[in-house]
Amino acid sequence: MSIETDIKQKKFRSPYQKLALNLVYTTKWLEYKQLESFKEHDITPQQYNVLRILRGQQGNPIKVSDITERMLDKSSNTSRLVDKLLAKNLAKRTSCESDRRAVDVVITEEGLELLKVLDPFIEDWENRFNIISEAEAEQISALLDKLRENED
Amino acid sequence: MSIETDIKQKKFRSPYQKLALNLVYTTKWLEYKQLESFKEHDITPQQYNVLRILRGQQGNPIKVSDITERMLDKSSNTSRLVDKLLAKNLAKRTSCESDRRAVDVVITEEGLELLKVLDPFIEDWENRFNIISEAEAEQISALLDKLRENED
DNA sequence: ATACATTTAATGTAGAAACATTTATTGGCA
DNA sequence: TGCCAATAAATGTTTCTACATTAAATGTAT
Repeated sequence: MSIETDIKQKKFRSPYQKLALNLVYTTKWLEYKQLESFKEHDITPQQYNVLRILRGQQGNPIKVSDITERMLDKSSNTSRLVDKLLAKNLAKRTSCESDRRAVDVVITEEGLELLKVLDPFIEDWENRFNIISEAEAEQISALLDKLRENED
Repeated sequence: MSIETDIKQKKFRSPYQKLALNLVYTTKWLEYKQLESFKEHDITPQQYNVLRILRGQQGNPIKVSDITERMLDKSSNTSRLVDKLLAKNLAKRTSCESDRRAVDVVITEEGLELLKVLDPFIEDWENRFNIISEAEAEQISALLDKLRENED
């Protein structure tokens, strides 16, 4: 369905306004859809994001501040997110030898297993994007990168 | 900056995964940037969204449920959002004659004035999108619409 | 070495979001 | 008409977010 129909707005100030609204609307739509899979496993999108980053480390520990750097939402409180993962035995926390201010985090076996269960759902969602071509996907990505260049 | 650099991930499973992450990341970036303008005027993005919808009515009252239908985030609690606008004298609420369950909402002069102050900031943001062409913006919008077609 | 700014993580707090439930009204229909 | 499901909005509650503050460790300059 077109954004015009979805938010019942017939006209936009410019193609740029329309794109801005469409970006926000489509992302909320995507997050809402993915949320359904996450809820079943008692995990939030942000906790999932941290778990994915931990798995990407392939066994190597990673500091809390480095997790934040890699997150999609950099304003999130990584400390508390790690707390939640800890409480569910999805991650473990050890003090960092080289810098005693820092805290090293590693994913547990249980965390890896949860990701293995979630993987097919997420991949399924991503694959539905193939309603557009790979080239088109790459092109949108490139344009999004370009939009963000315009820093202030 | 490329999404690869921003979230420090070198490889993606597919262009579709990359696009999914880029959509979420770029929208968070955009929301965060706009938040700065909103905060100065003690308003949240969702309250702004409601105000814009109210202004779009051009003086005609609109029911709470119809506001929800037009919002970018349809899962939001419109009742409480309207409460906040009321408390700040940005909107008024009158009971609907034809259906006493419903509540009619109208923007106030003060609300219109606040939007007038915010307009240039928002337009400025949207105009920065002209780093890409109008045609490209339309094209991305069309592709985003296409992505959402894939309902479940 | 000491003082002071910086970095890292954790915590306190107010406000907002998410989700279910409640209350009032309406519409349909037996 | 009377009953019941459906709808509209408000409210209760728990959790999360945003933001500031704190506390400990480190780096740096004098």
